[in-house]
Formats: sequence, C-alpha cells, structure tokens
Amino acid sequence: MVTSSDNAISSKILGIALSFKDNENYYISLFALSLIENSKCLSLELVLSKLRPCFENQKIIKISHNHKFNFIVLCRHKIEMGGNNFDTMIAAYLLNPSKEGYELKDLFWEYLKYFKSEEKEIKKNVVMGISILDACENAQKMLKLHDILEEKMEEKNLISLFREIEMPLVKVLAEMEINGIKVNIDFLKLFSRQVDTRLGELKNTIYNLSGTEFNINSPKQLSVILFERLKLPVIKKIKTGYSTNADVLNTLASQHRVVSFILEYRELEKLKNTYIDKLPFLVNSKTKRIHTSFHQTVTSTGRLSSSEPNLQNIPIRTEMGREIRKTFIAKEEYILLSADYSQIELRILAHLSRDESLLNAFKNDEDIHAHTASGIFNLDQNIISEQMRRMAKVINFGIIYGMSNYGLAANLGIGREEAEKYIKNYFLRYQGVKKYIEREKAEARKKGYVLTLLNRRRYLEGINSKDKKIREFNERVAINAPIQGSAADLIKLAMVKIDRFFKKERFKSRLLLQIHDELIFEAYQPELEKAKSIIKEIMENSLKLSVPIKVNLKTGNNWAELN
DNA sequence: AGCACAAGCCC
DNA sequence: GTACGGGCTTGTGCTG
Repeated sequence: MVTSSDNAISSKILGIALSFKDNENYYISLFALSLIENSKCLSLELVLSKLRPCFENQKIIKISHNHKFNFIVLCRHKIEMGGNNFDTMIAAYLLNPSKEGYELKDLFWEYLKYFKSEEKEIKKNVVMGISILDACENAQKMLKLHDILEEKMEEKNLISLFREIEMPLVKVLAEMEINGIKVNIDFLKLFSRQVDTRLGELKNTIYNLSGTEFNINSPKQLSVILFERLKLPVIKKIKTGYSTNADVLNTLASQHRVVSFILEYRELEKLKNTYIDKLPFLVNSKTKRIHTSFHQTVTSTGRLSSSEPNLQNIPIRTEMGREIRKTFIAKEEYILLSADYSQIELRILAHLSRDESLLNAFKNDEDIHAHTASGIFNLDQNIISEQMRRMAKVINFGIIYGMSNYGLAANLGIGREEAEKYIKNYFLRYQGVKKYIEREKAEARKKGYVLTLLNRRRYLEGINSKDKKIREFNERVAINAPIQGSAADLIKLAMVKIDRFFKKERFKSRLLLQIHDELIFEAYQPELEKAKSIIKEIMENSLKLSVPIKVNLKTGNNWAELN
C-alpha cells in the first residue's frame, strides 16, 4: 500500500498530466501524480476531475513510472483507469530484472543519456513543487523513454509478457493491496502475553544453566557463553567468530541442557518481535485490515515480493508459529479460500527437461518424492521408508537449486561419498534432467542469459567468469531461474485471468494474497462453489505443460485452517 | 543515524 | 577450499 498510516494522502497530492497528439495516438504522461505539498495553485480533485475522461479513454496510452500507485490514488477518487497503460518501471524491469532499483532518474540516464546533473533538478522539483515548464519537459522525457523501452522490449520478445501479464497484473496487485486482510487483534494480544510469560521463564532458566546473565539476543555474547564458558565444541566458523545458528545449536543440544532452551527462546523471540507484536501496528484503523505492499520489480526471477508487512513469510513450520495464522480471518459472510499448486517447480522441471521418467511420474500422479527415492536407493517404490522419502525430497529440491554433493551431504548429515552416490543415481534415473541442466548452462554461456516459458529473461554476467565461485553461482542460477521464473509466469497469468473472471461475473469474492505458488481469497459464501471450480480450472489450465498441473483447494475461517 | 552482519521466517 | 535458488525483518554492534 502507498500509505500505512491514515494520513489522507489525497490532500497532499497534486496530479499534473499532459497529453499530446502524435500520429493519431494520444499519450498522457502521468509524470507527477506524486507529492507536491507546497503547491497552492490547484487542488487534486479539480485536476483529477478534468482528467477523468483521459484516464478512462481506452485509446489514450497512460505512461507513468508507477502505475500501481496511480491506481491506488485514482481508486480513492473513484476514477477507473482504462486499458492501454505503460509502466516504465516494469518495462525496465523486464529488460533486466537483476538491477538493484529502477529509479526514473536512472532510466533517464541509462536510456536517454540525460546528464546526471539534470536529474538532480527533476528530483528537487518533484519534492518542492513542479512548474508547468518542468512538467512539460518531464512528460516529454517520459514519452521518449516509453518509445525506447517499447522498442527494446520488441527486440527481446518481451511485448506479450508485458502486455498480457505484467501490465494487467498491476491493477490486480493494487486491488489486492486495497483489499487487505482481516485480523483478529484480540487473539494476538492474548497470545503475546502467553509468549511473554514463557520467555521470562526461559530467560531465567538460561541464566541459571549458564551461571551468568547476558544478552541472549546477541550471537556474540552467546558464543562466549557456549564456546568459552561452557567449553562446547565449535561446529561452524563464520566471518565474525563462531556460529550459533539453529543448525549448530541442534548439533549441540545433546551436550548441554541450556542449548534446547536457547533454541526455544530464539523461536519465541522471532515470533513475538516479527509477527505477534508487530502486526497490530500495521492494522489500518479505517479498514481494520492489514494492507501489505506487493512489489513487481524486485526479484530477479519474476516472482513478486511483499513488505510492510511481508505476508509471504507468515510462519507455518512449527506448531507455535502456526498459531499466528489463526489471527488472519475472513469477514462476515465470507470464508478464506486457498488454492495452491502442487509440486509446481518439479512439474515445470519435467516439462522443460522432457525427462521421460519424471514426465511419467507426474502423468501417473505418483508421489514424486517416493518416485525419486526409488531411483536413488534402487528399491521398489512401495517399500520406500519415510526416511528415504525425506532424503529424496531434499534431493528433488536440491536439483532445482543446483545443489552440489557437498551441499547435499551437509544438508542430510551424511558423507560426501554417500551424497555423491545418490546424485549419481538421481541422474541415472532422470537422464533428461541431466541433459537439461547441461543445456541451460550451455545456453547461458553462449547467449549470456536464460529464458522462462513466457520469455522472461535473466542475464548471467558472471557465467564465463574466471572466478570459480562466481561462475558456479551463475550456473546454479542458470538452472534455477527458468524453473522458478516459469512458475512465476504461470501464477501471474492465472491471477490476471481469475481477476478478469471475478469482474465479469461481478463477484464479491476477492483475491487477497499471493505466496509464490499459492493464492488466498476471501470468498463470498454464496459464490464459494463457483469460485472454487473456476479458480482451479484457470490455475490448472493457464499454461499447457506436458504434464498435468494440479491445484489443491482449501477453505477455512482463519488462515491456520487452510493447511 | 546508518551500516554490515547474523539469524530466522517463508516458497 | 568446497554452502542451495528467490525474498523480508529483526537485533546487535560498530562507525560516523
């Protein structure tokens, strides 16, 4: 969301927009729908009302550097922005998604070669107020930038990804942010007190067992206690000394009673500071809901990210963590509905690699981890133990991430030779995957980039680096980016289509969250059955893969019930 | 105040 | 000598 506080942002904003006629096309450059506090000459309402016909006109191309922001502001003023939109930030992102940021002044520099000294002026003007002359100049730069970005996207076959997915998605994300999700604050407050009590107990226990008081939150002080005072063995060294992370503590747990209390303390501190005590402050007092921000130009793979708060990392792994999910609820007459892709990245791997064994496993709807286990342990699938299946699961994920035998050994707590053997067996079973990995790496070396199913690009500057560490990192990315990125393509496309369906049917049900391979809706009870079937249908069929795509649906009155 | 770092939450 | 892809937020401890 644009603002987490209740300050009426509208009163601080002036919109300045200029339109041009050019070869039968109308352009409107929304350059300064941003903060201009000092200006006294115009009111936002007046400007917007004059511009309403432009915003709504389908023929006019609306160019701006942050369309999501514009959608949100215009939504407050009950103005619908029609199609034919061009977001320069998103265009620049598609051209190279690995950049640190996409500030307009940097794009002016990169694509228009305006001198940096001029860019300072632009920034100053936006903050201090903007003259008509400056606005004209900036609007012209925007038009020029638009032309160049569009041309470059054409060269790289990015137009359909841009027009059919990323631009329509902007409005979907804006509406998700505006929707927000309802929370039960009383529940959190109660929970906070319980956690506090337990944390107090743990603190005392830890001090007693250590024989001294210290700041448990300080890894530095903790490592003095563990490795000097208690003389526990060092498991792992880090830049600044000895590691005290959860892996290390789990290894040390059998050696001293204090360790497991520290682990529990850490878990509760994390939950309390990051979620339990934080979420109440992020509830909007008008809507009584939490409005996250979704970012469309952050990740280098095409995924979304979420912040303030991040609603893509709400705990699920531990029992205590899952409690936090109970705080997210549906409003009256509605129910939460989740739709998650089953093993989507492995299915995409099957599709991209065309590996016969992997394809068949999915076509036959087999338990994929058990299937892999039967390959790496050379055993019949129906005698695979839970332990073997767990190990196979680590390998299945490891392959997607480009894991080495060293990493696998560390993760499974086994020897290098054993890990090596499993990997060898894996590629014996899945020979097509082996070839696929080599194909992607070769492609990256030759072209300097890799592609997803829908042509999303990821450049790999270091793929031919002399530095082994850099080169190998780039190779892992070359394997992972097409898989992770294609999954992102798929769910984004599904989101756009689902939104279109909801609009067409005038549904009251709303999309609230996206968590990479999962969508969470607030479904209007009378629409539930229809929503469920259409969501499943769209998600499973937006892209045609050579394996079936499977989506699981769940409903509940709170998020914890969606598991 | 701003930074790097370690840590830990998610897919 | 060797660390698995992609994110965000927290607290500590140092520097300015």
